Amino acid sequence: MGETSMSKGAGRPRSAEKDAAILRAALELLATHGYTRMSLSQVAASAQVSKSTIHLRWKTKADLLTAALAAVRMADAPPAVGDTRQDLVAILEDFAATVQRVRGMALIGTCLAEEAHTPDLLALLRERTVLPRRALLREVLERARERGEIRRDADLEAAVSALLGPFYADYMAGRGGRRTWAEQAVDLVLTGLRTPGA
Amino acid sequence: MGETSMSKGAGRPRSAEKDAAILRAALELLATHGYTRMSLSQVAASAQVSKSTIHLRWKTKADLLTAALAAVRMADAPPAVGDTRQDLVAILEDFAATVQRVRGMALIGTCLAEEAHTPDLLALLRERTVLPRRALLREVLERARERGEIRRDADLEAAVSALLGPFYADYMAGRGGRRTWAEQAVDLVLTGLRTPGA
Amino acid sequence: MGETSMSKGAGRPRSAEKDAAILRAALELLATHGYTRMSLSQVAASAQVSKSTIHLRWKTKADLLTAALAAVRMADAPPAVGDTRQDLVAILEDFAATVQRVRGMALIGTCLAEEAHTPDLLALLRERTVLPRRALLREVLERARERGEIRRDADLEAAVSALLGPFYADYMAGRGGRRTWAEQAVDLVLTGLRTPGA
Amino acid sequence: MGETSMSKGAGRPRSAEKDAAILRAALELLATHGYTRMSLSQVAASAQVSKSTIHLRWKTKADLLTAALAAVRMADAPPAVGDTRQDLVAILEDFAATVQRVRGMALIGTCLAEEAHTPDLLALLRERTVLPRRALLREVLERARERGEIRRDADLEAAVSALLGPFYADYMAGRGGRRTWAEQAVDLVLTGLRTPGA
DNA sequence: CATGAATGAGTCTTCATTCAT
DNA sequence: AATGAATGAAGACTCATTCAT
Repeated sequence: MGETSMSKGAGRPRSAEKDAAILRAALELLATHGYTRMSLSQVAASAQVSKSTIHLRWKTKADLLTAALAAVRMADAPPAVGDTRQDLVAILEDFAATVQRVRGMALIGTCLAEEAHTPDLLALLRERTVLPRRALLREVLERARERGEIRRDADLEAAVSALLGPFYADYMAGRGGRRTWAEQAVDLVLTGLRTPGA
Repeated sequence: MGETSMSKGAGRPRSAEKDAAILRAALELLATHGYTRMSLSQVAASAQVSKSTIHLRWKTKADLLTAALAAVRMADAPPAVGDTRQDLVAILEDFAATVQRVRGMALIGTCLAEEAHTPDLLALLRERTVLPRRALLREVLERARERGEIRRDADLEAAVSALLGPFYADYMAGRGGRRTWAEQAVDLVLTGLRTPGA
Repeated sequence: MGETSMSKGAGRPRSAEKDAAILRAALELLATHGYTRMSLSQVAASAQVSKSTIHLRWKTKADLLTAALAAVRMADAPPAVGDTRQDLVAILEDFAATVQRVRGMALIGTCLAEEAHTPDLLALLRERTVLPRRALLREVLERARERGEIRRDADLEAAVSALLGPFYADYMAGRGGRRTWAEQAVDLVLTGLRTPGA
Repeated sequence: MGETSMSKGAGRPRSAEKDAAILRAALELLATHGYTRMSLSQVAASAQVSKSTIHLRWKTKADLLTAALAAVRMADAPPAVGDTRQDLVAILEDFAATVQRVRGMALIGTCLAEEAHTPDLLALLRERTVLPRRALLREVLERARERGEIRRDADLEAAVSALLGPFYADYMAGRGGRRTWAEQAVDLVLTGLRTPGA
């Protein structure tokens, strides 16, 4: 963190382009090949850099991949329009699209598989991608609760898991990619948490 | 299948204990270390067997691990008592307990991470563990529908994903292992799918 | 040697067919793959026999291959017609044809390559194939000398080498398989050794 | 060729001593043990180098051995004195001495044995050692023909094979290393090809 | 006798990491 | 800073051979 910035020392400063290229290549390979199957040579080749240049910046493979995951940012959230159902669906569909675009399930798998060996990976994945997305969903739900569309005593974190969960469950069942999953999930949650007698 | 019915059986018979020990060790290591990080030497050592003995039975590492996963069977389902809510919760809690006992999330992670390279792993995991569990849930839901506790037009597969999903979502959010997740999921689904006006 | 004959002991006698099949397969593989590259499994498979059956008869791989080479017999020599030139050419062309048929150069190569490690191979090849052929050529030359077609003091062994040699030299030069090599060799030798003033 | 002219030469330069040591060790082992029986570990140990250092330079075992053979150069030819008989004998005896010095027959055997599997070996052996030697002999024969010592229509390539051939034939017969073989071969060829009536 | 199981030694190759330029 | 060389540890797989049935 901050390793690449403002080295006051003399000599040639480290190339920021190379930093970025390496991280990008590392993340790409992490998703496509997995932690153990990817090699630093591949990263180096893909980033047009020598292996030593990588080690100059990150001491070990784990360090590099941790940094690569840390550099992941959730893309900009879809703009809210104010309608609870519509906003929730938009977030969920953006989530599914992102996962598909970056081979997210393979990346998630890698982090899960490495949890015992490199727990930082899963921790970072959570912090950078899972939790921000959950926060978005939670905000929409909070607004809905304020408006009385949802029961006062509803457990919103559980609701968020109920919104996202079907995506994972579908994938595990081999029925990922269904069109209507997001709408169904939102409907179920909104119906289930509806203020009684409303 | 048919392995025991081979014509006459000349020569020394293959040790069934070794078969089992190898598969057990392989599965254990697959869950704890992941596909690429585990080695056949480790399996051999753990099963008290020579490496060649493994190769005699399975030609490649992928073959062995595929067989190990294929040997996985879902443990006996919890007996149904007839009450929809109670039965669903029992199945989900048994699911969570099993996952925890066998380091299931790491195993799932490995299968997801290897999907591009060894798709059989994920396929087998599905067939042997995911789908049977889903079938159990679905049966309970069908009975509930027949009794009118659930809407006639409810999409039961989606409902199953809604039941299981929160488990995955919670895990990804770092909030796995919550006591009440199963009850909350069941309540949400049963409420959301309740026959209107009932 | 003699291992397969007259075991006076009780029990089932060793199958002579298997003996033959094993030796045939071994020789074939020796020529096509070479000593080190061939495996006893291949021999076993090709002879439709178990590996142990091979080891029951020959203690080691070297023993087996030695036996296989020992079983090689030079095919029947072409019948002599009495004309020196014609008879020599016939023998040489039969030689070339045989070498080609049994991948002889590869076999020779294997024996040469293994000379340091298994000298018996080259010794047997000599005894069973090289020397008998040379004896044929020598007989013809002796008759020619008796008839005065060749100098009294000619070194017939050297002459035999002069007859066979061009075959090897051509092969090494990549010009093996020339039609006229035998005739040219015979002409050269007969001319070179002609009784002076005849 | 061109290896030394690489653009700028960043990084640590590759050790030329190691290059040479590896190639020397490889060739030595190729001749003494044969292609399949030799191992890269042996080469590494003999060259005082790590196995990886070998793989850094040559991708595979075949590549290395091909390179080792390609590096073979025929030693300097014996200087010609102008006398046909003397020059031919000198070349042939130098040939025999070289073969003996470098365990040439074992090397030839290896190349022959591997022809089906690694044809490059035999091809290189031809190009680097066999053909250059033949060219030397041919030149002497051509000069002799110009001087009228040999028939105008003589097939010189066949003559070359007649000169070299007895060496191989003798070796195969177990009578290699005879002192007089070269002289006998030369005499036979010169007599056989003598211009008639000269 | 004949078979198949079991094994230990050994093969080539890959990789993360450290050094020298 | 950046590169390429060099390395030690490890991995999957093969094979000749010995055991048990």
